[in-house]
Formats: sequence, structure tokens, C-alpha cells
Amino acid sequence: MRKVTSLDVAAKAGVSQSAVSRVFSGASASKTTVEKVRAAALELGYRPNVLARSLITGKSRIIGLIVAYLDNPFYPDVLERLSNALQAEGYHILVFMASGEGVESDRMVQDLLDYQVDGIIAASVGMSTELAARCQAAGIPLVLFNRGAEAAGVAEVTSDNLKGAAQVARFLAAGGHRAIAHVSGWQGSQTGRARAQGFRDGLAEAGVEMLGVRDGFYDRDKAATAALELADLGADALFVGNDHMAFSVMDALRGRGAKIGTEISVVGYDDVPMAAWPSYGLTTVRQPVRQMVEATVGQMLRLIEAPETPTEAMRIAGRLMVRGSARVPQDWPSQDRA
Amino acid sequence: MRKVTSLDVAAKAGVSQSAVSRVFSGASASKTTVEKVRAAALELGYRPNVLARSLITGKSRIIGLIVAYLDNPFYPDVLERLSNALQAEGYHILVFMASGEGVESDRMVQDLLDYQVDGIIAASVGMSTELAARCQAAGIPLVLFNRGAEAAGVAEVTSDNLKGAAQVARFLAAGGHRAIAHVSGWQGSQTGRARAQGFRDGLAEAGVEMLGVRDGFYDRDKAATAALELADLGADALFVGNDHMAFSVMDALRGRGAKIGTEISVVGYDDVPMAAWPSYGLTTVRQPVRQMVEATVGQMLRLIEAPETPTEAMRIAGRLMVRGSARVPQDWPSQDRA
DNA sequence: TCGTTTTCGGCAAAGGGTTGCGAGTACGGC
DNA sequence: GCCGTACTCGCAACCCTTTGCCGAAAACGA
Repeated sequence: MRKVTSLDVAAKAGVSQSAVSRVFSGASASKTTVEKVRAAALELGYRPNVLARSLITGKSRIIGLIVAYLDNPFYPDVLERLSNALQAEGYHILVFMASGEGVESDRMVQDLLDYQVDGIIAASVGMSTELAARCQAAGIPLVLFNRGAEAAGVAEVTSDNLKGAAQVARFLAAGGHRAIAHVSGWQGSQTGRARAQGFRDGLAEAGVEMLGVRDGFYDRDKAATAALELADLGADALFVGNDHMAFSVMDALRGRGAKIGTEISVVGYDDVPMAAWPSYGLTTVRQPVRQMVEATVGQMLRLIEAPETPTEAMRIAGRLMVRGSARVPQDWPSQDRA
Repeated sequence: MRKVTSLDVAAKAGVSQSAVSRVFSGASASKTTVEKVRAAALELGYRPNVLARSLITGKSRIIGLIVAYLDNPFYPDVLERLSNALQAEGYHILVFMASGEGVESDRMVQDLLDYQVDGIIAASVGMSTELAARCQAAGIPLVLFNRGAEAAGVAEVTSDNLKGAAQVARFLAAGGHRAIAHVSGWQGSQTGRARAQGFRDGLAEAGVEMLGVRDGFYDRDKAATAALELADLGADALFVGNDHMAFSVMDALRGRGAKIGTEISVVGYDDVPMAAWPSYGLTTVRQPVRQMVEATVGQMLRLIEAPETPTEAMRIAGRLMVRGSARVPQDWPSQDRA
């Protein structure tokens, strides 16, 4: 059961192999040729070989996606949307997990390049500078998703972490909290740092002092421990670096009998679907995933099309979704409640 | 900035292009040749082109993964493990989302075949027979994950849904429940049907009548509605077709003030990480994901290696994880509590 | 009807590897 | 010193498409 090639179709249709190719690659061909070829192809079940095609066109229509933390529900959502958006454009996603044990970033970038991907989307990886340099060298477009670049000139799409976190600070300060602390995202990540910085700035602006900051390392257990420590210091409001950790923090606080939303306020970041579930009702900053994905795909396609155009660093603003996990200031505009 | 090919390396190393190929494809070569080639390759930054290689070897080292419901946290977990396991074997996953709007199964199978994938893993799709036929015709190994086949001779890896669901029935019956109902998984899916059937069988065996069954369609809202209806009928125990829906059911029941675990019992299926979170503490049947993934990858590699070997339908047993969401029978063996 | 402009489709050269074949080489045994 | 064996490695065909080039045919205008 050999694979059927364009040559087989050509033979059956009584035309040359190149005619077959033209029909399937959308080049011009006469109506009769198209018909003959289509008929023969259908009968034989022929489909062009994408790999052979990409060998000569230099375009594989594969986008490499580097992703690490699929246990944070934010990323599956992103993956699903990215995949659908790219699928609609005729691209597909080749997944590279950065979470396995023995994966030195080195090996992974090699792997990616070996597959001749047309572009790389990196969601949540530490090695952005290294990666960026490699992609630059190989001439492959790279877009960082939800991750800032250390170096300049790298395409990135994030939400406006500084503004978002500052908004949280204002919200908590306006709510009358004076013992405000932060369980941060991993401070080795640009995102974690930006949110911490924005929160600090926001508090400073509101004239409230920060009670304390602990690194949660994007880990449920570490975040819970950190939160309990901060609570022991007397914190009555916690801003947690992402929703994934915030759920754990809420569980831990409830575990010691704290009333969330009244005695102690918890605010997250991301607005993953679960944040709206009744068991949590987490007040959080929405990351506008749809728009972020659109921006990412848009920029990626542009860079593939015209690699010389300048890269953009897009920061998309997200609003605060007010739910029950944090005390609501009296005068807070009501249209922001969800 | 042209791509560097094996020819460039050959020139620089002063050997033939085939020598370069042999060095990189692991064929035999003298020590001196290997050294020269390695040095030249390193200097030029050469890496073999996987696509070109697969053109001649007929192996792309790409596995197509069809997946639909990434909002059910079971699947991201599976994806992550599958990807890591395959990555360790030198394969990578090309993602195909079955959840987008305009995706007729037809198009998708075409797409998959076009990419010359070495194998297909289908997690959670309805079109298994159609898909199986196509793969059969194209000579591509197919393994259904967490999904039974309608037709015989299709490789599949599932947990033992019949046994698992029956176990739940025994558990609830032993707990003294007599108004037991089921919010099923989508009855269009083999998994949904098997769990419903197993539950029915288990109840019959225990001599308890089923109060009612509603299809939850794997959807949070539909499941919640169904659960409330069943509660209105007087149900004091609900077996829900998967954890994803069970969380929604718990939220909905709590929303009307029901005390879960005492007044009404809820049991799920999957044991996703969230089931162990304090806010839910869901009693549920564990799907042994690690083993299921191992079995899937194992079978896939075998089928790629030797396509003529018979396919297997593997059902891996999972145990009941007893937590707080359901009343625990007095005499229930304690080692089964989690 | 003829000349000119298009359109069409065949030929063959890529594109970057792998691999069977056979010639050359090194080496061990006698 | 010679022969047989076992490695190496270069040559060239092949994997399946795309695409530039060019001649032939068709279409068209006058």
C-alpha cells in the first residue's frame, strides 16, 4: 500500500506531474486540466505531501509553541485559542514542553529549529534572551506570549502588568486596607517582577506601605505557605501574582477559618474561568486572552510574511473583575463588578 | 543568510555530503571523519533538516493529537504528560483542535494526513469510526485515548469505566443512599455511555433502584441544571460523569444551601488535581493518567515500529479516591481514603 | 486568413537529506 | 610479501513537490 503521489495522479489523469502540482498549489490551469486532475486525485485519494512542499517552499506551516505550566488553567485556554486561530490560517502548532525534567533549553531550541518551524511562540519560559538570540540568528520570528523580553527588539504580547497591578493596589487601598501584602509570581520571570513592581508603585501612589512580599514561584504549595506567613504578620489583604496561586491561597486561608472578602481580601491576576466559579468568586485582573491571542497571531503572521518589519511589544490593558474575594470600596464604580 | 546544509558542512570538512549524513544519522563512520564533520558542523551551526529527512525515510517523528475539551483540566494534564513522554522518545506533538467552529472532522483528518504524521492519538472525539477507517486506509497507527471505539480492531487506552462506575455505585449504596441519580457524560460518547452503564449495573447488583439519569453533555451549565433537577426529585446522591462537571454540580448544590457530603453526596470521575483541593474535596474515581499515557505511548511506538502487530484495547483500573464530598460507608476499607 | 498576444502545460532543476553499490584502503594472518 | 576480510566513503539515485523556462496551442483582433 504505497503512498499515492502526484505522479500517480498525473499518470491517471493523463497530464504531467507539474500540472497536478499546479492544480493543488493554486497556480493557473485550464478548466479541463483541473477537472481531470481533481477527478483522478479523488479516485486515488491523493493529497499533496506538506513536508515535500515545505522542503522547496521553505515554509512548513508549523508554529512551534513552547509552554511550561499547563497546570495553570490560563495556559490550556491560551493553547486552545491559539491553536484554533492558527488552524484557521492554515497553520498548526507543534508543542514543546519546557516542563519535563531533562530539558535544557539548548536541546529544545535545537529541536525546534530542526523541525523548520515558521515561527515560535514562547509562553512562559525563562530563557527568553538566549532563545531570542537563537531565533534571530536562524531568522525565525519569535513572539513572546505573556512574557516580557529582557532584550529589546523582541516581539512580545502581554497584558499591561504594571497598570493592572497598580489598579489592584488602588482597589485595596480604597477598600480601607492598611496591611497589604503580596504573594508574587516567580521573581525570576519578567511577568512576576512587573506585577510586583506595579503593585508597589500603586501602593506608593496611594500612600500605603507594603506590609511584605513573598515569592510564590507560581507554585500552589509555596504560595499557600507564603500567604499564611503574611497573614501571621497581620496582613488583611493579599495580592497574589496569578489566579492559580490565588486559589491555593484562598484554600489555605479558609483552612484556618479566615473569612475571605470580609476579614481578609484576596485578589488574583489572570481571570481564568475558575475565578468566576461560586466556590472562589475571585476578584482578579482580567487578562484579555482573546485579544492577546489575536495580537500574537497577527504579529506572527506579519513577521512570517515580512520578517524585516519591526517587532512590536504589545501591552493590552485588562480590567479588574470585582467579585467577592475582596472588600469592595464604597465608591467603586459599579460597572466594574462581575 | 542562507540555511546551512549538509553540503556546506561537507565542503568545510573536506568530505562528501553523504559522509555528513552518515555522521548525523548515526550510521558508521571513522573516528577522524566524525571529528572533522562535527567540528565543521559546530562552526557552521549546522543541524539536519528533519523535514528533508522525513521525506526520504518516510518517518516525520510527528504525532498528531486530536483534542477537544481543554477546559476540562484532565486533558491539559494528559497533553503535558503525553508531550513529555513522546519528547523523550524523539517525537513531538502536532495539535489539532476539534473544538473550533468550522471543523468538520473531514477537513481535520485531511490536515493530519497531509502532515505525514507517524501516528495519531485521538483524545475525546466523537468521530472515531470514520477516523479509524481513514487511518486504516492511510496505514497510520491510531490510538484512542480515554475513548472507546465503536468498531473492533482499533487501539484504545481507557480506564476501566464499567468497573470504576460500578465501584461508585457500590460505594453509594453501601453508604445507605437510596435515592441515587446520575448526571452522565455525553451519551454520544462511548466513555459517557460506559460510565452510565457501569453505574447502572453496579446499582442493580446492589439492589438499589436508579432515581434518574440526565445527560450533562460534559458541560458545566447543563450539568448544574441537570443536578438541580435531580435534587428536586429527591436525590440524595449524585454520580457525575466527570470531575469537570462535578465541580459545577457542587457549586450549584451549595448555591441552594445543600450540605455536600452529609445531606447529599457527590462523586465524580477522573481525579483531576483540583478534586483534592480543599474547596472541593471531591470523592472520585482516579484515572491513572501516568499509566494510561505510558500505555498509549508504548502502543503507539510499537505500532509505528511494527504496523502489522495487532492493536490492543487496554483498560486500566482506577481506584476510588475517598474524600469529603460523599458519605463514607461505615465499613469502607480505610486504605482507600485520600 | 494571418499575425500577435495570452494561456497552458511539459521538462527539468532544485530543495536537503538517506542509502545501496562498489571501489579503495587498512590490516591481520600465514 | 601476499591474499582475504572488513571498514570507509564517494557516487548517484531517490523521496515528493514547486517553479522558471520555453515551445505549442489557443484566442483574439484586424
